Amino acid sequence: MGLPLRKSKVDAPPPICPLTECMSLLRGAWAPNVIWYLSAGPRRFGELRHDIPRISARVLSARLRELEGKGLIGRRVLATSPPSVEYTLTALGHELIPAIKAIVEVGTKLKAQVHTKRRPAGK
Amino acid sequence: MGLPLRKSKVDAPPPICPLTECMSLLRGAWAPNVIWYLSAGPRRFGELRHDIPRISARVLSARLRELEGKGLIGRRVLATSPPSVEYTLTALGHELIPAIKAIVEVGTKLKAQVHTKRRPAGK
DNA sequence: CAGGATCCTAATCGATACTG
DNA sequence: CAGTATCGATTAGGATCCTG
Repeated sequence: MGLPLRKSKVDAPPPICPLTECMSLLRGAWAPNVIWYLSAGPRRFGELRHDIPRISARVLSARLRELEGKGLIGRRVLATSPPSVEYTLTALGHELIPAIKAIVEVGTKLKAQVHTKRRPAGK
Repeated sequence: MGLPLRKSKVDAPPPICPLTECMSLLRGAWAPNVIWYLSAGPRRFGELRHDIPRISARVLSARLRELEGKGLIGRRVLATSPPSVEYTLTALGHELIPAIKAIVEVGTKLKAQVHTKRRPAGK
């Protein structure tokens, strides 16, 4: 019958459901990019599209609406000749920047290691 | 003809491609959970399955292999009667914990706000 | 117990075309 | 310019069955 299951020693704070739920803040491949490019100040739809070349208007629009709904970014319509819309990062949205930076840092180290060591393994 | 596109003011460090690439470290909804539950020490396949009830064996197996390939976790086969396998977080894997914590923190604040303020907006 | 094989659903994304 | 609508391709994920 094998080994008995040991109780998890991870302290309760994020008991799994919250974790998954919170991670969905950055759902999709592009949400982190949107947040990143808004970190330096307001940015218009077309500008973001230009910042993130691979993103389609459809997905960018979806992410922006999603992040706005979650309170991570703000939306402001400008009264210009051709109507333009400006997006800004909220205070809460700014708090995600350190997290993104942390992940990027690990990813960078990881790539450096793969090139240095003899254990590629990575895909 | 509208407004000219302003140059992005975000400092170059993670110029987008690296960002997306690094974010894929936590690809999938379950990778963060796997890393989280390994943060307290070695854990066997079945234990992880028990830790993360909603995950299927197929996906857990896929994530474990993926994370192992990236060098974030280690795999060790134990010579027990019914063969068992133990997974551990590597040093690099441990470095992702702060990032996950940061995201969870924002998510928690977000939920608190939704309950407090009058701006649900969220889905 | 660990995990591969198959089948199938759901979410995400890109390209294109079209609207206010 | 700032989107929305539709379609098809890709992919994560779940369920079930099966093997070492």
